[in-house]
Amino acid sequence: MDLKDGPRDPGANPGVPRRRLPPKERREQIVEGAVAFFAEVGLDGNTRELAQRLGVTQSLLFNYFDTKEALIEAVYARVYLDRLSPDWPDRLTDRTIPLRQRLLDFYTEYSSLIFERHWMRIFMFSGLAGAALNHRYLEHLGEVILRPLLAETKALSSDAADITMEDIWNLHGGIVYIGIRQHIYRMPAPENPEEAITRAIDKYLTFFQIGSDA
Amino acid sequence: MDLKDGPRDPGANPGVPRRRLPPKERREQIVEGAVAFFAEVGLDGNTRELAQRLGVTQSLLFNYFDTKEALIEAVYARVYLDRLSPDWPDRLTDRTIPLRQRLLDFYTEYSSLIFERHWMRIFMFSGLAGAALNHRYLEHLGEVILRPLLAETKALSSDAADITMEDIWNLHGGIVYIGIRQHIYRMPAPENPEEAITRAIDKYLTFFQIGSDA
DNA sequence: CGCGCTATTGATCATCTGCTCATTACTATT
DNA sequence: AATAGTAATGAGCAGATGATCAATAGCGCG
Repeated sequence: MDLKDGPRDPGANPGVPRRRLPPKERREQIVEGAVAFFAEVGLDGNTRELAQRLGVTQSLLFNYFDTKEALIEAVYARVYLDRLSPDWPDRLTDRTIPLRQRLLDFYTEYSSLIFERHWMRIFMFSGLAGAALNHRYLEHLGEVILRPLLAETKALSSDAADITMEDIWNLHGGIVYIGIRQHIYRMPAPENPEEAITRAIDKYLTFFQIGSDA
Repeated sequence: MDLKDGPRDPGANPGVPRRRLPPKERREQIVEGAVAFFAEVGLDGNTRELAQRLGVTQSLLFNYFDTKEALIEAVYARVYLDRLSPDWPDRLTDRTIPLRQRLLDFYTEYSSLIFERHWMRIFMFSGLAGAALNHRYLEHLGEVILRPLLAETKALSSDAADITMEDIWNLHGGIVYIGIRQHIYRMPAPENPEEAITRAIDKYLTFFQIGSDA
């Protein structure tokens, strides 16, 4: 059982010939792989294992990113990017459409974007690590989505004064928790969350006495 | 600026005399410190830094725990323990008390137990790591708290057939999300969550047409 | 007070990990 | 086909990290 076969940093498969990619493409491939890898094992995952999964030497990673931290920043950028479509604020405040429908549209689309293992887990890891991007995302979400939602609800509710941001966060949290159960805790959760989302929204609207045609 | 002062594993403060504790007490102290430490920096936090915070040498940790993993298991045990009081199932199904009151009692008490930074973060870290205890806890919670809650709600609701476990998880998730915002994401959240919890419960009961006296 | 038990230490090991850099070899161009 | 430019490799360094163990010293007991 003599496994001492020379240097212990074998990089890619020794048999496979070296593949040469345009830098942009390679960089892309590394980030993509890093997202999957770090989402699985956490941001403390080591670069050797990542490189091995990519079928590439560990040192190559450092040709594309100065430090591991820079790589993780790229992972953040990739994962957080375009998760909040800029047209939602407008659509959420479009009063020609019933609020119920707007909420359904938003959370159906939003959940399909974020109920995804890589996103959910990177988001949670980065949140625990106190990443600045995480705060910024949540603040942005609060200001650009949830606060307008509060205004829309107030505009339609009979006891508008009572409603607060906490009520909106409760709606939001109840829905997001589906994804947390599924992807963070890896517990069973509805394959298709649309029904649960509809329930959550109707529960919300009912409490504030807003009819489904409002 | 020659900081090379001999060996680089200084352990506790060199000036402070060695303190000798009964093993039980020392073990307790280590676990306590480990909970705080790992909750802050994650389960990949290193043993040297932990030892330093405890004012103790790193090697001492390994007199009390064979491996770092064993220490983390002890942290889990400590943190998960007694978080679900065994009398709640009974209290939640005590129909001499209005359901609303039972829910208020439960979530007020439960939130005061879990909306605590150490618990929240260790729970999330262990969940992401796929710890068995985490699954067991959630399954236990589902069976012993949430499922009975479903039955209680069904017993009082006019359209009982419609209600599912997802509705209960939504109630639960909406509440727990307060703690996640506060302790995982470190975002502002209500100092005292009682009002938000009351809101969430009333929203829930209203939707299923259960009066506050039921 | 002095002694023995053992809690605690300090030094050290083997391995892991981020990172560097000189060398190699793939590919586009002529 | 020869060549130049550079993507990719492989070897290796410095420091970090989990774990070990013989030596040390605090504390209870006689």
